Amino acid sequence: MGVKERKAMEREQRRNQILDAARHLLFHSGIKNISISKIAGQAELGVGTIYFYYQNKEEIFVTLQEEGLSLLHDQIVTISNKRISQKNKLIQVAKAYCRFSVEHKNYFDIINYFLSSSIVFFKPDLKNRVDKSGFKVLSVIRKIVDKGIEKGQFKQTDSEKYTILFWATIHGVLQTRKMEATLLKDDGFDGLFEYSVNQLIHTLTQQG
Amino acid sequence: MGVKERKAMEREQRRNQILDAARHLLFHSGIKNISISKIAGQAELGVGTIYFYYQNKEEIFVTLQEEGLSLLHDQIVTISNKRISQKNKLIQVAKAYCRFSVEHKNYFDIINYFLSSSIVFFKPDLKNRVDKSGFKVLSVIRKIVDKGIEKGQFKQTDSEKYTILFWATIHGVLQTRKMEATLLKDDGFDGLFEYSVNQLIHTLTQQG
Amino acid sequence: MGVKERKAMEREQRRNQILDAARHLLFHSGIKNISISKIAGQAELGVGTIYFYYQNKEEIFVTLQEEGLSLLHDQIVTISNKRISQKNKLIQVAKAYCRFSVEHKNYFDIINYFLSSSIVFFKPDLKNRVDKSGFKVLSVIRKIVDKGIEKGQFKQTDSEKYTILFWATIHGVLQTRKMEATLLKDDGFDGLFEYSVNQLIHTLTQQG
Amino acid sequence: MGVKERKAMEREQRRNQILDAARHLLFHSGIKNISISKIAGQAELGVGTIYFYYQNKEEIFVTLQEEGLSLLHDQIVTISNKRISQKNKLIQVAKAYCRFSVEHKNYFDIINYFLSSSIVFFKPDLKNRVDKSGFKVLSVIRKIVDKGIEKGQFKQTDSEKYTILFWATIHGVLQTRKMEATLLKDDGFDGLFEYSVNQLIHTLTQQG
DNA sequence: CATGAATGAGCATTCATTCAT
DNA sequence: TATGAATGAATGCTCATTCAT
Repeated sequence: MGVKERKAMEREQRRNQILDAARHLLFHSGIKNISISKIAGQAELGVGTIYFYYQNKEEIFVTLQEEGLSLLHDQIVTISNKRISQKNKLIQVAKAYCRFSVEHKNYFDIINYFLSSSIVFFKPDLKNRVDKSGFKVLSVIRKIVDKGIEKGQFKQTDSEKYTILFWATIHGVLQTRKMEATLLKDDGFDGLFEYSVNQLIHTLTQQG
Repeated sequence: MGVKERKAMEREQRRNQILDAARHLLFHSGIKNISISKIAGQAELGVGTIYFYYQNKEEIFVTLQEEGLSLLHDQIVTISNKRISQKNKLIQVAKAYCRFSVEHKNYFDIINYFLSSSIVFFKPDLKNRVDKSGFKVLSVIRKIVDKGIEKGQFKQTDSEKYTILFWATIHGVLQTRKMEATLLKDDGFDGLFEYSVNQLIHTLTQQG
Repeated sequence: MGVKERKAMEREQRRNQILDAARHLLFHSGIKNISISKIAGQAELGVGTIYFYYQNKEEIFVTLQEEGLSLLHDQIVTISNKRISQKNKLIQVAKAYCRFSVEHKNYFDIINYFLSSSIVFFKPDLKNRVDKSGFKVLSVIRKIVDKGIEKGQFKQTDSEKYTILFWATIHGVLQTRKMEATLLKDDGFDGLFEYSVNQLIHTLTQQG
Repeated sequence: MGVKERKAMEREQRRNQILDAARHLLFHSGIKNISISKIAGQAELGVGTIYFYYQNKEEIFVTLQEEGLSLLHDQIVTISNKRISQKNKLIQVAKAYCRFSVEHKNYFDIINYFLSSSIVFFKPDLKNRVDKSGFKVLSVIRKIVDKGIEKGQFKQTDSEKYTILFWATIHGVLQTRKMEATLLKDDGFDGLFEYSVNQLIHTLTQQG
């Protein structure tokens, strides 16, 4: 291994070390309580060192978001590889994201953080990375949709648009969970979520 | 007019004056850049005076959110009073919210602010006010749905759930606008939005 | 009753109303959390009104302290009227103050507040009132001591000095309670307190 | 000297610089008038710098208190090393604390500050430091008592309890000084103090 | 490469007091 | 008498960022 490669590896290790610290803080104190100096403390590095490896706090957040989305991506890929109907895949994807929003609440928070921040807030390069990792997740879903259409399990539709709609709906519904007590009677949020997924699927399967 | 009434009016005026300042800042620098002392400066009042009229910063945000939702509520009420089919009403409601997210971007941001904040973030009384004004908006939509079902224009469905789904979908889709460049080809966000509304409506109108 | 008297009575009522509010706050939030405006809120009076009846916050504290010391005074008078030996009276007085520091912790805090504040902190008239009500308490104890000496139950000593010593010791010992965990082993604070009272009494009763 | 040592020294110097400022303020305006930004101003440092060296205001107070108690500790150690009777040592210790409360009034105030603050007021680590330095002082006194007992100069007693009683009494009596004018006639506070010390010593020396 | 000290503007919030009505 | 709106300095504390070493 050449010097270049070793340096690159070391660099990657340090970046990971920092990310570990940031993730730890994210999970233990929530997104509102992360500061560079806390990350530095947790990582047992100097504050300046953090800035050597990351341009600023946002970039760390972006990286964490990539991480979260990658985790989710893998789950969805696993689902998409199952030998079940495309319809069931979509249902499982929805459920997976729902579970993800609970079990990986902090990653969900960080996704929310980006989704609800102003578009002008981020530098183009960071925004690009966020978009890209989101795109990757959506691509997997889109392939499910496409295959479903191809196999005649779903009706013809613009799969790109459907995919985004699918995702945006699930995400939007998940955001309403915090108003559960006020908005929902009877069967609560779970009922709403099931209803929503049913409608989304029905949209794809009924004959118009 | 008695002294009491005059005092009450003056009080209301001051509250508005402060709200004007907060709104001004919200519109000119975004939600991330509002601080009490900036509001005080803008309103040409002492910092303490702000706290005399509002219990804390969150309450100002809540009031602004109520304001935004009230604005939206009125638009939707107007639509719901039109002599058009319930289906067309829903379409117009969706479009109204889309327009709202552009024309009143900052109110949309503040709705986002609440939707993406942690549930534990707000004191119960404030959370209640937010929920209540959100509920008011949803109620109008629900009435449209109910009437559509009643008149046989829509199929039978759980109107409460459908309403939330409707809203969550629209909101979720609007949140994706900032990724327009990356995610969407061809006809861009407008196409996506139209597609989404169509699907939402179709859900209500097709015969299962 | 003349106008003057009625006015005076009304005035006294108002002062009490304010004091009730201050006491309520003292007991419910502790001495650190009392502010004039909170008192005003609690008393359902205007802030300005408070200042009409009390020169400032300190005066309210002084009045509360008088109240606390008066309460204590009454307890001690009751003890001093009992038909028991003077020695037992002193023991009971000590125990009464110990109980007082627990059961009326907030009054004890306020006594502490004055005792540990700088001498220059208070205006002469307020300081005088504090001293006077402290003096009243001490006088009762002194009478017990005097009677004990007179009856030959106690040895000859400077009863004025002994009384202050007695009091200062009890108070000093009570202040150490918060270090119980660090300083005291075995039988803890209660043991220390009993030991201290014994020594104080022994001082008076043994033949030198 | 290596880089590490120099850094450590510089760090210590800065801490001292800040402490100097805090002490200056303590001595010139009293404990009620110390604020972090005043300390920063006095030390000609930024506010943030203060927090770099001390976790919060309390820690500065704790450090000052340690300083004061350490000063006192040294005086007492000196006394305890003298070739005089244990009884005379105790008398001199009492007098030393009395002098300390005058000559180092501000350190005495800060001891009072801790003694009259609520137990829940301080974080465990800070409380520990306070307790520890208080304990150190008491230990010296206790050794005097123990040696006195051992040598038969004092009667048998629980030296741990006696030591605390001794200290609490002296401290309590010193706190009454501010009421000198009201409470004490004739030979004033000095008479009271002498009387108190005599009684304390007598307690140890008389044969019960 | 890595450090970590230093900054100082910024934050939300509190409060005793005044004063015109 | 009684009010309560208005003040603005003050408080403890945080933080992203810089830069000399």
